[in-house]
Amino acid sequence: MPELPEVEFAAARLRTAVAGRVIARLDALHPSQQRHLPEEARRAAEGLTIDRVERRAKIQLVHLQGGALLEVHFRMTGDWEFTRVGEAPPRYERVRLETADGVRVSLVDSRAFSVVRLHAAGAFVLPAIGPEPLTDDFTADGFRAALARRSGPIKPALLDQKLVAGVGNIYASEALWEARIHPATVANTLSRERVTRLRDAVRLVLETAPTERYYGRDDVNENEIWRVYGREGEPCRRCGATLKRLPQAGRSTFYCPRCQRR
DNA sequence: CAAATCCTGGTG
DNA sequence: CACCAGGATTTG
Repeated sequence: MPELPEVEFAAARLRTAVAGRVIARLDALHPSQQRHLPEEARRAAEGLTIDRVERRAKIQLVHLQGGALLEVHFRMTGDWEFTRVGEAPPRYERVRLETADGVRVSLVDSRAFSVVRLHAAGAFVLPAIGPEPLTDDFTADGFRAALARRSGPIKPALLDQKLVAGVGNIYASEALWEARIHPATVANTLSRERVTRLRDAVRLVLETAPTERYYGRDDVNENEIWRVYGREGEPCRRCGATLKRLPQAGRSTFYCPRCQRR
């Protein structure tokens, strides 16, 4: 469920639940997870204290005593669920971490795409990712320089973590609507002004993300949350035109054909 | 660049 | 049954 705001929220919940506690058991309950996190890695984590939890892009980094590191990526459908040891485990539990004092953290993920890996001290190298969008590192000039090397449509480009970290399929559509830019616009043809507008829009949608309203809940109406995402056939909140869906690079993009211009 | 791939659902 | 799903890597 995770783009940058949701992963930030997840990391905060994890931090609250386990920072300072000792790992008693680490289990992988799905073959896919067992491949990423083999038996010897799971054993190596046991007995170590959890020092701190941080987020970089959509990656959660769990720093362990002595410098080892658990790298967690939720991909499409991952999330944390917290219970006590001995309680009924949650549905779709793929990785389970239990602390010595009885906290159980489950990585729940129906599609099992999530990745958890253990890295020895100093072994983890952060993949090449672009600037964090909510910091001063995300400048209009830098963004423009990166887009200048792109000859494809802007929307798939926004999903490339090397351009800017943390934007996913929902917020890409939302930001383009906010900036009034058509998702098929060729990235390197965007004017300086529009690149700046898009940068500001990315920041706006991530800053004002309704994370806690919908995250992990099924009683919210998606249609009330998003400006365009998932709203094909419904009226644009800005101009009233009928919103459209456009498949790009295998993903759905939603946009307003009237107020988002090329 | 886009498509296929990793998986397991939910929905029409 | 077909199609869709908030990600990212690999392949053509």
